[in-house]
Amino acid sequence: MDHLHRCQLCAVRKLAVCGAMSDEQLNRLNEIAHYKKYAAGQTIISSDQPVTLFANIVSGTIKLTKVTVDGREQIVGLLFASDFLGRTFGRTNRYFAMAATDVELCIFPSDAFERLIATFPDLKQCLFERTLDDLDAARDWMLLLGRKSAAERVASFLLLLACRFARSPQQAGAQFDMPLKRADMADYLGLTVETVSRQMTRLKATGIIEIKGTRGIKLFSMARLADAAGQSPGD
Amino acid sequence: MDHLHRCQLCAVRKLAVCGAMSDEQLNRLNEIAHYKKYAAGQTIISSDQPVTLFANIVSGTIKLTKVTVDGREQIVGLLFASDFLGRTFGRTNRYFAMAATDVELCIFPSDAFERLIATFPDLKQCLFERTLDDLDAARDWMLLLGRKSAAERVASFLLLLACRFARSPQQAGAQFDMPLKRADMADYLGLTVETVSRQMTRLKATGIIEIKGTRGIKLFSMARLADAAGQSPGD
DNA sequence: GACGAGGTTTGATCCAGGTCAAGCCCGCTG
DNA sequence: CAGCGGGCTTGACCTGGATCAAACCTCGTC
Repeated sequence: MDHLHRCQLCAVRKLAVCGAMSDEQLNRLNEIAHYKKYAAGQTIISSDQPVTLFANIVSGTIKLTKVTVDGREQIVGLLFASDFLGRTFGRTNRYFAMAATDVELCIFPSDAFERLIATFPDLKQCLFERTLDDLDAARDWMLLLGRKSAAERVASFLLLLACRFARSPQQAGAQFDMPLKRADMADYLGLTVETVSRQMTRLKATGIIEIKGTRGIKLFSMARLADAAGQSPGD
Repeated sequence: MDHLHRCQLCAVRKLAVCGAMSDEQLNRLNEIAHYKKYAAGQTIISSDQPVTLFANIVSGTIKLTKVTVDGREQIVGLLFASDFLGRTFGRTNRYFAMAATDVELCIFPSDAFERLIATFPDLKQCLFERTLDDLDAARDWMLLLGRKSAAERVASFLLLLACRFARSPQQAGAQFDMPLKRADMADYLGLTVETVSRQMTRLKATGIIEIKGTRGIKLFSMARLADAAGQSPGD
């Protein structure tokens, strides 16, 4: 079995976990799925277009963005490996989905997928729970965008990534690769590239993080980072 | 039948629409419901507390807020008459719910309500759709908080209220009562009271709105307001 | 009808972060 | 290995909105 096919099966299995499906159903699911790659920067879903896909992210990072009429951009969500992408119930998209890095997707055609949801209540429940998580995340971010300083925003973002990526998030010395370039960080944090860059060097200067190349991040102290982020360590 | 009881029945009916219930079930629903008033400023739900209520808003405005450790506040959602309040699936609350004006609620105890959801898939679907709407609204607001100027934020907010409250939202001359005081507007828009006040007088000066007392708002031109909000009139 | 207390407006000043403009770094290609 | 382009950093300057400080307005209450 080639790599491509294995990845697809893996994504299908992951999805199937929610729905408690039989082997036969799992096979049927695998039949309708297909595997696709996107290069960094490519648009996967356009705003105001009817939704035609539902996908499981195999690898890479996807940014969900909104833009004003005059072109100012805001990232309203990030999706990483193992996250789902798509809008259920035939709604048109309210944002763009773009590959922030190279991305591999396992795609389920939307009509077949909607039928699947109708058949498996557990799957629907799973999606509901995910939506509630997304809502909580969006509201957390509203506090950040509305009330936090540039320094706190950058620290909060690093903390978010650390919790998501680092193998031992509680430990000092956690490290990971920054999945976004500076411009995307700025669009996520409601800042400019220059401010993001300055805050990163400031964090480096104060000895809270180390930066290797431009993407490698090493955290010296989780507690101090949480402190800089202006939130209790538990959040 | 007294006013109080009539309001409760009305709220129960509204809820029942989603679930396509029988009369007998509707009665049972009515039995578990009770009616309660909150004065402006009162806390209805505290952050990090287990959720103990699910309610239909009969009248008034509720603000959902988050606060930083040092007390900066951000409103992450507003609820008006006929909206639902509550968190399903036994999650603890991530924010405060406070009465922004005097509020009347029709409350369903959470355990009974969760059982009800389990029984009526339509009701669950209805809540799911509402959550998706909330998520869209939150993401719209992220664009506002991250990328819009003070003038655009205030205009956007007025536009939002106009669409929700004015009897003929498309027409010029639409008018409504501002449900929030300036401090709450500031907390919703990620600004300070002073800036909100200045932008309101600016909108008045440019002849886009008229302000009667401090709460009465009259819109002279929906199109110019949408323009000031930095968005296409359709949004 | 004087008196507070909360809410709102207005003015003067300040500063965090935006803007503009180089320069740097690094991988890619000819 | 020179030249190029995209991304990142750094510096100098500017400005929109925050901050600080009055005044003002509108009520309910004595």
